Amino acid sequence: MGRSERRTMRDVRRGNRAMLLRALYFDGPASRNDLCDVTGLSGATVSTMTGDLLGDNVIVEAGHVDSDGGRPRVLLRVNPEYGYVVGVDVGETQVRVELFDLDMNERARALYAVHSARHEPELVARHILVGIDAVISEGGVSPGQVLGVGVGVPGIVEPGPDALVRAKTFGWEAVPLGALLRAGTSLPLFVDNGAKTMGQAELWFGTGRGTTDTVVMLIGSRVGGTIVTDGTIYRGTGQAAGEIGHLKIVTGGRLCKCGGRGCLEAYVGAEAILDRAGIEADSAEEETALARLLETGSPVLDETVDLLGVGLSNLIHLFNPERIVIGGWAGLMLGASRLVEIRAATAANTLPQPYKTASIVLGRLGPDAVAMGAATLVIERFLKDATFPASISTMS
Amino acid sequence: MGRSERRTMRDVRRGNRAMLLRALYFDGPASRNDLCDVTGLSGATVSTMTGDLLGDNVIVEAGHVDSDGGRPRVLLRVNPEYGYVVGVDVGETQVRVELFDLDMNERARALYAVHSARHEPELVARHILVGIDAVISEGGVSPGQVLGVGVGVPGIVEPGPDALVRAKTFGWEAVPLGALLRAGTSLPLFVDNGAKTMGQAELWFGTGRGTTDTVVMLIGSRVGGTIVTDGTIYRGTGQAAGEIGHLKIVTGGRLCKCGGRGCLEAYVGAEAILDRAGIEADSAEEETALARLLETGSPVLDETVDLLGVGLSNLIHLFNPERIVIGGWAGLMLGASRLVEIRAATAANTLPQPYKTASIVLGRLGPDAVAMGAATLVIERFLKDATFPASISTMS
DNA sequence: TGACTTTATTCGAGACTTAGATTATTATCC
DNA sequence: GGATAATAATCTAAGTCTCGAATAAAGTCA
Repeated sequence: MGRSERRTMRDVRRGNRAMLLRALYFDGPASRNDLCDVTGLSGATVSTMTGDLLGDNVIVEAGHVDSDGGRPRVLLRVNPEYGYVVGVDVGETQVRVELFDLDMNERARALYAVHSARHEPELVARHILVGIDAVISEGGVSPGQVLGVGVGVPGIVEPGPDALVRAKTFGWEAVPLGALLRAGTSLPLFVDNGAKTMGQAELWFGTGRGTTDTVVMLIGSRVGGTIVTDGTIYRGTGQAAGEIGHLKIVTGGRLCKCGGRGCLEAYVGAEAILDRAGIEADSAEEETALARLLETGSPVLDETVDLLGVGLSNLIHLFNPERIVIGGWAGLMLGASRLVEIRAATAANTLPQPYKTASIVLGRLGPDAVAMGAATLVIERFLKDATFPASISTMS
Repeated sequence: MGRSERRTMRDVRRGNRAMLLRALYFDGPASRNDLCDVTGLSGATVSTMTGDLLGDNVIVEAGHVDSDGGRPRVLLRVNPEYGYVVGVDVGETQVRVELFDLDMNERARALYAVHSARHEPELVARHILVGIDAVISEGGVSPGQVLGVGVGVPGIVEPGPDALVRAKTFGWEAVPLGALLRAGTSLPLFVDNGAKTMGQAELWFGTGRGTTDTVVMLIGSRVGGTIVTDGTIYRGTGQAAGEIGHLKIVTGGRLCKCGGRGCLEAYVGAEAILDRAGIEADSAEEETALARLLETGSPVLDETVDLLGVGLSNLIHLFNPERIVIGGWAGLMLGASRLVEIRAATAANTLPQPYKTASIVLGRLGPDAVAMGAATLVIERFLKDATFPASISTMS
């Protein structure tokens, strides 16, 4: 029932502290005075609060800014080395584990190839666990400094401590990935759909930055997405919201891997595009094959653009977002040459008022965005709690 | 950036007061002890808070509950006569103005017929203004007791004090209905899309009750909807979210009144159903015509059910709601005889996991739900502010 | 009537923010 | 080059709020 959670003044402090830390994290270095303006807090409060945070080493000074006639402002920023986060991307062909500092600078990386036919849960879990240890030692940080691990996987992740994963691509019916990993590490753990983690990466560090109502569409071999309402990812009742790939756009259309017909994914995913163009390509060759197709041109591409426009139109009518970000390697390729046409196709299917408030742009991040976004799940929690109690370990 | 608004302890009090009042409003009469459990506040706080509210006459005692061996609990409830709200439904054929107490008991009603071809904004505004005065005097309440006026209109309502309305049905391009009304009344005013107000009515008092992530689909002559996320209506950047009627489900399909093709509304709205069945009926006859069609049966109806299933599938994939409410007179008629088929058609197009968490049910409220829901906009603000400062008058 | 139970209120303590005064640090002006 | 003005950060006193514990109130049951 949308219960608001303010209760005691301790919560007020926690909340204000989180607000301040968040402002400092996203709006770069800022002086205490700037923070007063941004947060609406009084100077006194900002002063004591920043004093605390400085004492805890969560934030550090970052130089001064010269002022004409007066004491110069001391700039503050989040200490990027206060802690580290691990992001994991469980992909079709490999498991990628990366270590980031709080500024999202990569500190170490570990890759493990996976044969596309063999995604045994235990094997994947072992790769992840080994990878975590590997990047921590390679990055030269002590395990105690690691704030947590975020994992992006395909499919739907059920809420709960077990983090049951249903991923048809891997043949995973109800794999308790969370439980498997928790058996091997005591770090706080966050498991979420990879398209959502990537969406969060675009929202925080890509072209979605600064928006609060946004749709991120991820077009790779297949199609996924993230819906951002009010600045945070909307997950729905069972974490299954945002399944953009299975939006029905053609009644009784092509068969999709999900078993349904006419899904968006069955038309605009790279796999589907190539298939419709009559090109055979295994997953390793898809990228070059699609590039070639884009060069030579094909009526299939025109149809793809039209259908993508229909899909985007649906998203606009339902969400009325301020921005739509098209990402994923295939999305970026397609957008690079056809963005104008995509916009036109969308406009043709959309009411003028909501259309004009939605800017359709391409994503900025590369394929490592999934791991990066997974790591931001940990940071999101860190910013919410302002100081991280290492015991918490739920998802979302 | 999703700024949380806790600042000082005065806000804490306001927030807690609102939480308590909300609990009391929705979970009926409750004792102070119950309120401790529900809100998580301490007995002391509940006691002082309820003392205040009793003093302000916002809440009243509602009898005792006998206890075996102990002081009996005094039940508290919102005072339904603390204030009154006006709800307005601007429909195709009439303007309906109703006065409610806080319990949503109707106290007075005024209807004004409008010729479907003539929806001059000034005329509509005059009807509304006259209606407001009429129901206030008929209801025997003093204008000072009226907390505000909510208005439900077709089309998209732009945010802002003017409440620009774009309603193609009425030929309204950018009618500043808010400004027109404010010129004639000083009551706090809330203007919103009629489908959204109806959705809120179903959410608060209908079959959506108790849910937080819900989609309400309104099928009348045409099709609209409401998307509820986290217990409140999701409106998007420009208040245009939830345009379910213009979801594209058939590529290059039937022409819709919006100018697009293949919209849901062009298939499952009553107007569209009758048209597809080759039945001519003006708006007054639609209801009986559809009833007759449902009795005799028709392949058009089967197709309608299938397409509705596709539309609902899209909604489930995007929102993963816990409940879908089908309302509107045509929706209720269709659902009364075909709910099982609708569910089956939806299941056939939807991933099993999100499908099984979404219960598809029929709405409970009749056609006066639009006005009722409009009135709840005022109550929503009242519950948020806990005590109503009569000056506030923005929408949403 | 008196012991026992449960509900509601009161009171002191603790926590937190704020406005305003104070201290710190620099640039400008004569 | 030193006094002065200006801006930044900190300190202090005051006010508000919730909480826990103690106290009062209102019953039941034997």
